[in-house]
Amino acid sequence: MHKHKIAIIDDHPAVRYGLNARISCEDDLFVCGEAEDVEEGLALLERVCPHVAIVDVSLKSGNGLDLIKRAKARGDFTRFLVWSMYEEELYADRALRAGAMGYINKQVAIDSIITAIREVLQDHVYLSPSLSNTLLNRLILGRQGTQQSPKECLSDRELQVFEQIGHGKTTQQIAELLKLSPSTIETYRSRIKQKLDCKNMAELARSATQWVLERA
Amino acid sequence: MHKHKIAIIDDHPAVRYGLNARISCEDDLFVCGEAEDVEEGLALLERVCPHVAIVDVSLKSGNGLDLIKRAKARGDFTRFLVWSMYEEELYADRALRAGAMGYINKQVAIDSIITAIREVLQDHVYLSPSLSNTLLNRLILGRQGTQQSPKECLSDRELQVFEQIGHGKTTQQIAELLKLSPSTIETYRSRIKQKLDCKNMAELARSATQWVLERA
DNA sequence: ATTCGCGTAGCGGAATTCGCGACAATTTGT
DNA sequence: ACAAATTGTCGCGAATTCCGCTACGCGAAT
Repeated sequence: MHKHKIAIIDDHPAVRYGLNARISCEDDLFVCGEAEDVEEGLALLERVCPHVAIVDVSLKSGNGLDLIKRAKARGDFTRFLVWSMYEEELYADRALRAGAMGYINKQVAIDSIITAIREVLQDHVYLSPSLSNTLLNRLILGRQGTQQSPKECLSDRELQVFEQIGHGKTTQQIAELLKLSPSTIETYRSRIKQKLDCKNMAELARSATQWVLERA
Repeated sequence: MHKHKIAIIDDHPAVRYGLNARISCEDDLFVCGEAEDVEEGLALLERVCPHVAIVDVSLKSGNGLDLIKRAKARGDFTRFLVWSMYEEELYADRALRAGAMGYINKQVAIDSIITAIREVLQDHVYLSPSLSNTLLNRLILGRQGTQQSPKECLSDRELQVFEQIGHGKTTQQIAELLKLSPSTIETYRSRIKQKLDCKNMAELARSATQWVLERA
């Protein structure tokens, strides 16, 4: 009897327990191992070569996306399904770029993960419907969509402003700093918002802060 | 046959599934209901009067500590066990002050929660050994000397608002989420700004975003 | 030569922020 | 036990910012 091997990499024992229990209910799926950390996870993957690995973004020490990149880099053929509590908008595209074949939010019903596993086993990408719409829209609307790191699609001035926003500067402060009219800064802000698909300043500020922090 | 009734209030189906499965292994324990939100949780508690409720700090909309305060305020006799992924130092004492009888971190082995439930059922307070040391030390030392994280000086409400700001939420959105007037949120914001020494919203937003991202 | 992206700037109405005050309920300090 | 500080809640008015629009010149690409 041939069962598909599934690995679980998550830093919360209760989550592993739950996933394991749920997956084990399926006739054709089999949990072949668990890990709670990057190193441990990489060792596990090497040892058991699962068909699918469910990976949490935040691990005990380190990051699930890192794990995926490293596994891919050394030639693992396991399919990765990323799973986290964070808003999809934040991590889904990063996950895909890291080499994952799907992204699920922890707030979804547990049966969804079974569906997702089955999809991924057939080499289909799995995303929530609303999310795949968003991502597809980005692709269609912003030709450079896949490479949507702010650096790529913002003009020089826009990037400067973006960075200052990330440092917590006010429109006025930025205007003084760059010796421009506040109106001009406003224009940049709205263009940036448009390009990065932010609904309001709060979102833009968040995105900018995050970018500044991650780049450090 | 008399089993102790346990309720699970957590916004992640996989966690509920895991806890439920694990708890159901015990002869004397019985999961009498689940909820994923504050209102739903309060309704559940009223309906089934569990002996112990396991409550996550972050629920779908709202906060587990709020739920506990409201349940206590209306006279529920359920014992509460707070359970979250966050640093114990920040939430454990808030949980106890809110009326919980114990605090567990999600990273602990799943069997610990069984132990904790049994302790709480006997009306004992349950905390991790290292944590109870920390708290006792604070009591003895007078606790004002070491201001480790600036966030420890925020009140419960202020912290909730701070967190939402960090998620990029608008004042309005937060008001809706917490079911309060926008004015009230404004007040919290200015108090937080004062406590954390931020000059304007831009700085506050930055600090909040940073905190939310870093504590993952 | 026309369309495009970019840098620059303004306007007016809507929304938010800021700095106040207020008050009741707790908590803390002494 | 009583005073003082903190916390949770809300509102007001003035200042500021946001948002969607328009505008114009410039270079580059089509």
